[in-house]
Amino acid sequence: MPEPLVPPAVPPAAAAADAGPHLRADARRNRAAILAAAEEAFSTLGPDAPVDEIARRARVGVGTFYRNFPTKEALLRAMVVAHIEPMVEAARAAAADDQPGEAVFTLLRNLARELSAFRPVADAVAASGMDVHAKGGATSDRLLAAVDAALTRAKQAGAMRLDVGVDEVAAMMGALCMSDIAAREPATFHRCVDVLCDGLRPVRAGTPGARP
Amino acid sequence: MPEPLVPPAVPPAAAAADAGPHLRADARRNRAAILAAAEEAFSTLGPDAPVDEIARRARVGVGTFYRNFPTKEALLRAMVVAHIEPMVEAARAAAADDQPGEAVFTLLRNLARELSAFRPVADAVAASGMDVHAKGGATSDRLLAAVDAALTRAKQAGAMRLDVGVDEVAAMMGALCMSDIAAREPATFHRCVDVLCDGLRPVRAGTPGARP
Amino acid sequence: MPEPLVPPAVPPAAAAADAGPHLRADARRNRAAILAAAEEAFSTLGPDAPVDEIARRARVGVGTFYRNFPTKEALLRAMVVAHIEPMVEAARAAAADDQPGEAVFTLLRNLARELSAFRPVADAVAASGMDVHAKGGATSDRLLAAVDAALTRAKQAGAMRLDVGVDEVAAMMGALCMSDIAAREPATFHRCVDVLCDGLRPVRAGTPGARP
Amino acid sequence: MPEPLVPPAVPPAAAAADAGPHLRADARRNRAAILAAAEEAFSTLGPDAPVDEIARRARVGVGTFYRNFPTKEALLRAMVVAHIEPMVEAARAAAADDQPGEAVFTLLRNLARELSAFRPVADAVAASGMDVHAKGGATSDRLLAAVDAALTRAKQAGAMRLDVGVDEVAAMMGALCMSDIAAREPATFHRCVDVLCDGLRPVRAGTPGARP
DNA sequence: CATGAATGAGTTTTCATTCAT
DNA sequence: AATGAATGAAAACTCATTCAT
Repeated sequence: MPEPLVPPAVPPAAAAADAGPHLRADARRNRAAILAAAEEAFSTLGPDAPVDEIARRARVGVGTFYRNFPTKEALLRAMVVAHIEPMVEAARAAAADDQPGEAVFTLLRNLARELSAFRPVADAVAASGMDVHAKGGATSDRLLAAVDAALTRAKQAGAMRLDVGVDEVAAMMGALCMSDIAAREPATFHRCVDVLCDGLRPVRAGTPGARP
Repeated sequence: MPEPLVPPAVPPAAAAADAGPHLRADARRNRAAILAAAEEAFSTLGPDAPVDEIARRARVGVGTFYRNFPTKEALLRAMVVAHIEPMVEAARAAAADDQPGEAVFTLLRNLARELSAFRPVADAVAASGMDVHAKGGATSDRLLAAVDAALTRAKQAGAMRLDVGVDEVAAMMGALCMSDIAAREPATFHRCVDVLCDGLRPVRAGTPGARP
Repeated sequence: MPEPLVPPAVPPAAAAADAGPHLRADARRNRAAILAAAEEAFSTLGPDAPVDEIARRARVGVGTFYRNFPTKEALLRAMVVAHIEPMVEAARAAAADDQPGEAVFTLLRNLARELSAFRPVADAVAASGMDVHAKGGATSDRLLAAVDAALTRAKQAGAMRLDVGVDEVAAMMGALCMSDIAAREPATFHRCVDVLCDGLRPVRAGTPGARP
Repeated sequence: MPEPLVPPAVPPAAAAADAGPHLRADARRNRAAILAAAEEAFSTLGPDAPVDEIARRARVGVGTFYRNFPTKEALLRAMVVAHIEPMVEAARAAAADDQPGEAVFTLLRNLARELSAFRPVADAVAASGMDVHAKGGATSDRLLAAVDAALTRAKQAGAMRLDVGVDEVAAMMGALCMSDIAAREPATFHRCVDVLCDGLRPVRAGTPGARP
């Protein structure tokens, strides 16, 4: 059974701070601080959180911000990677799990949590005009592929309906997690995720025409 | 059977132009033009579409804009109302329909269309920092209540599962329509809506423990 | 003899304020004020005079600056035109003068004055990275053509050496006026202009020690 | 006859690297590298070439830059000296030459070349707001004095007109070399230098149509 | 009333200079 | 002594809002 693949509540900044290969200790600390501050700023201030504010929260001059990220867009890209990468790992682990049936559903629940945390960043990305599906395409494609693999194995194990594809799963999970219910009404949100997962299980035998 | 509850493709600006009780003809025309222009601007330019641009598209000076809406936020509020009101009407009609079973599902499909069209506005609202659920709360509550009534009647008619509430339906429908799939992948979007509707139908007899 | 074709010391801002066809009175005043302030600012503060400062000197908000000139570069272009246009006029008048011999030399002396006043702008243009010879090419070409015409008529009248072209005259006049002697040492500057003009006169037969 | 007074194409950085009396070998190398890099940077990037860029081109950290030059202005001063000093030497050599007649003209042609190479630096100096004539005054005065001496000896030798002074020669040569014709139109530039030199030769008695 | 010019705070980004490693 | 990370004061430009015409 897949262990808590990704450190649950920890902002993924730390994980992604090691972007540059050879970075001085303080530089690495700053990079991480900026990523964390950005996370916080976008959550608190919305998608238009100014760079100055992010720098201030990271207790860093604007100059340092721009030394680490040549552009606000560069920061956003780094944040996307920082968020998506662990999800890809988790999805791959789930696909490789020897109990694929349970693994997918645990994966989906984990993804739900991670995606919810990703929302502010995604909004900022959208607001900044850059197209996630164009730029980070590679990135999000990799996630999709990994999830697809996990779904496929679950189907082979007979733990999932055959008539739904990644596209639908991604669309509905994505939509749900990008909406503000996740933040506003966690209880309702989790119930929705459950319903969604539930709907993916195979229709039991002897159920005449249950669902087309 | 529910007639075309809401004038389908027509932008809802015209409908809501009559906000003020006694407005001179040209004033009303201006208000409507601004609302329509705003609709277009947010769709084209994104949630940060500037006031100047909206005025320009409405073929109106900025001054006129501010005579009609004291604030950009006021415009957004008006747009929210303009979008939600027809949906409320539709929901009420569905609740009053004498074939409640079919009426809800038609309603939901109509809401899906309307909500998708509402997305640019909702994004602008979100970006502007104002909380829809605080400010326009009354408005969205009324929609929720109307939909709830329709759902209840459908349940009474045995056309819908008893174990899902408005909250879940709203959450999932809302999420789906506010996500960008609606615009990006209409086909996938419609399939998701179908799946969702489908999942609301009652579990047929002889289906042992199909879904909890 | 050509009268002082161009209002000598007056900054050419006023002359060029009428760039837009239909401009409100105050708007036109502002445009002129900005051009004048820019002239002053570049002279005083050097080629990197900030936009804010120009606006301040024009007693105008930055916003007004940017309403009048969408870009700092646009301001510079306008200033170039404002400076070059009168010179073109002067050159054409000189070419049309019925005493072409005297007209050219008066013209050159006038151009010397105008070009000296143009220097701060030219420096700002150069510093801003835009290429005068590419962008305003049309403009400076027109000046060159007009001067060429005047030179040609003077040659025909036997008042000028035949073995020098516009290119050389422009190069030397331009260089002299763009250098800082004009501002730093007016006396030396004028002597140099005289020498230059003097060198353009035809070499008289049998005139020993002709030039003073 | 004056030998190649100044090492023609070699950037004068090396020559001026020995500003400090006792500098360790690598320190001297750094200083020279920075001066050379600055030369290149100003030529390529214009008068506003940033310090970071100069350091980068010198393959040196900014810190090292500031260890060698306390200020960007200090660098500029050093560059001015590095350029002017060889010219002073050349002028002195010309003044001491035993064929003063030819020496001056060779000198002037050499100065033309050196001054043209000096332009980017001079522009940077001008853009930086520092006044060459105030700060480096001593320096440029020494050049002027040396040239004056050379001119005087040429006049004594009857090789030059008596009615022009250093001021005029300096003004015109300086202007010509600081203008962008030197870089843009070398052919025209050289013709202008020739004309200028030509104009300095004594007017022969009874020489009709003396100048080609 | 309508218009669009004016305003200025706020945004992203650059660069000379300082200072910890 | 060298390095390059950190700093923060500008600079160019945008946009919601006000106000003279």
